[in-house]
Amino acid sequence: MSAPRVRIADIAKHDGQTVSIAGWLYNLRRSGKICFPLLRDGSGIIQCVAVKANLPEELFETLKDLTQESSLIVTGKVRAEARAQGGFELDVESAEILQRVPESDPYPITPKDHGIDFLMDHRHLWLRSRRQTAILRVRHEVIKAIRDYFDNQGFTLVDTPIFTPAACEGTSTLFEVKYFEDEIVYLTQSGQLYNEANAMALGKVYCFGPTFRAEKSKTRRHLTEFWMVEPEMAFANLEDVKALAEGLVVYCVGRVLENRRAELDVLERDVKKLESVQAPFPRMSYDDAVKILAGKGSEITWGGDFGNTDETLLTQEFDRPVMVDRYPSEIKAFYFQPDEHNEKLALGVDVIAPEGYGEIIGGGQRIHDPELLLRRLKEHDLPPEAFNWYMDLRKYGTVPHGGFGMGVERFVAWMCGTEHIRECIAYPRMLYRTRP
RNA sequence: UCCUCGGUAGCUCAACGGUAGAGCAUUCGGCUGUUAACCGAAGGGUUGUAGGUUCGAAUCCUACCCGGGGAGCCA
Repeated sequence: MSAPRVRIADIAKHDGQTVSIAGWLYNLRRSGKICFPLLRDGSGIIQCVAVKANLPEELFETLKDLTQESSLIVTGKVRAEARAQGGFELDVESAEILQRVPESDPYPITPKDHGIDFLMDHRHLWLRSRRQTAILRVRHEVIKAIRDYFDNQGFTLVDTPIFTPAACEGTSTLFEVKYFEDEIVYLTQSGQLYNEANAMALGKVYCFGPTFRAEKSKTRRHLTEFWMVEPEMAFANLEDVKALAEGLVVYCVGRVLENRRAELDVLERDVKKLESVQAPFPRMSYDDAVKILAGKGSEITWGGDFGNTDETLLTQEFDRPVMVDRYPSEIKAFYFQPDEHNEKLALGVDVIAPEGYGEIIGGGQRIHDPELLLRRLKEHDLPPEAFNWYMDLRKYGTVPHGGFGMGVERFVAWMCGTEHIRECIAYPRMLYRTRP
């Protein structure tokens, strides 16, 4: 007769019952004739209690000398215990060891301090730690929340290609890929142009996938491969885009607070900083932002883009994200619709997260007039023939439209309060790091 | 790419130009309520690489390699 297999996350439902838990030895403390194996199963961690007097000699000896990350199935009785983290313990009755990690080659990540280089080299094992599993669960919640938000509002998921024939914006550096014998293609840096075509077919669409930037950035906010969600709406203006972005951020923060309290607790995240993220977000124009920054001692002048210190300065007096719109057209991509009152301004908006997490959303209203779009392509030295299909969208029933992109890892980093974005994706790809 | 800091035991770090050390991990021993358990003992080193200065270099100098932080650019 075997006891029912349960997950540690559900252990409270089995108080007083005899159950089996399959997992790995997280840590072990012992004191002569009693030992406390900490078992983790991917859903949580529970302290087991093995008392020598109550067990066969061989089983106790096996357990007390078990090595870190050995795999095993433990059967025992669940007991509420105030002294234990999590509130429950398992009194061991029997155990089956699947693999005992040998002392000659012990698990490298001991429960002590480690440097980031060592941890990144062992990322495939580092993922087993309490903090990393918490981050990955928050990431899962954020992704699910993003999809629910759009799905519930009638958006259709239409994914865009990862191999692309040319730059979408012409500015950022692209990764080249040899495509069979004699063709060069590039890894996508945005699905936006395809999104625009899809929006003209389905009205409201979004794409969600990996994005690649070959910029040699070495900062806590950059990856060369990151995930981005990009919604696009037909018959929409800048204000519609801003409302959609604000709603998305509020919804996703709410879902994390609702469903991932335990993980935020592990991460020691100050949840008050997230609870204050409610609509409406403060809104300001680029003009106003430059004036505010000048008053705070920034060296920015009109026409320049914000650096990270500028973004932090802008948000520091608010308890929620800040929306900045109407940037100079010169520092924005070719497809931005100009402001009808000042054609030097682009109808773009950035959402800047508080606490120094920087720009999490960038987007705006696109040009719908074919002649203006053609002129902008030429001004940006882009070959019009490469954009023939894109121009078709303006020839056959053009309408005002817009959308934005949100970086998933930056959002997750903000939710988790992590120092660096690299912990917010399972296997980060960065400048000088592509392994494991 | 530029600026800046660093590379010493499996890991985290010490060591004035003068005998390379500690904690953790590993091994052995002790402990019936431990919370990164604790106590005692043992093993473990071509000080990133290559040159140079010096009676003597982990330490000073040069070049290179690797990594951290930041800038620019971006999500």
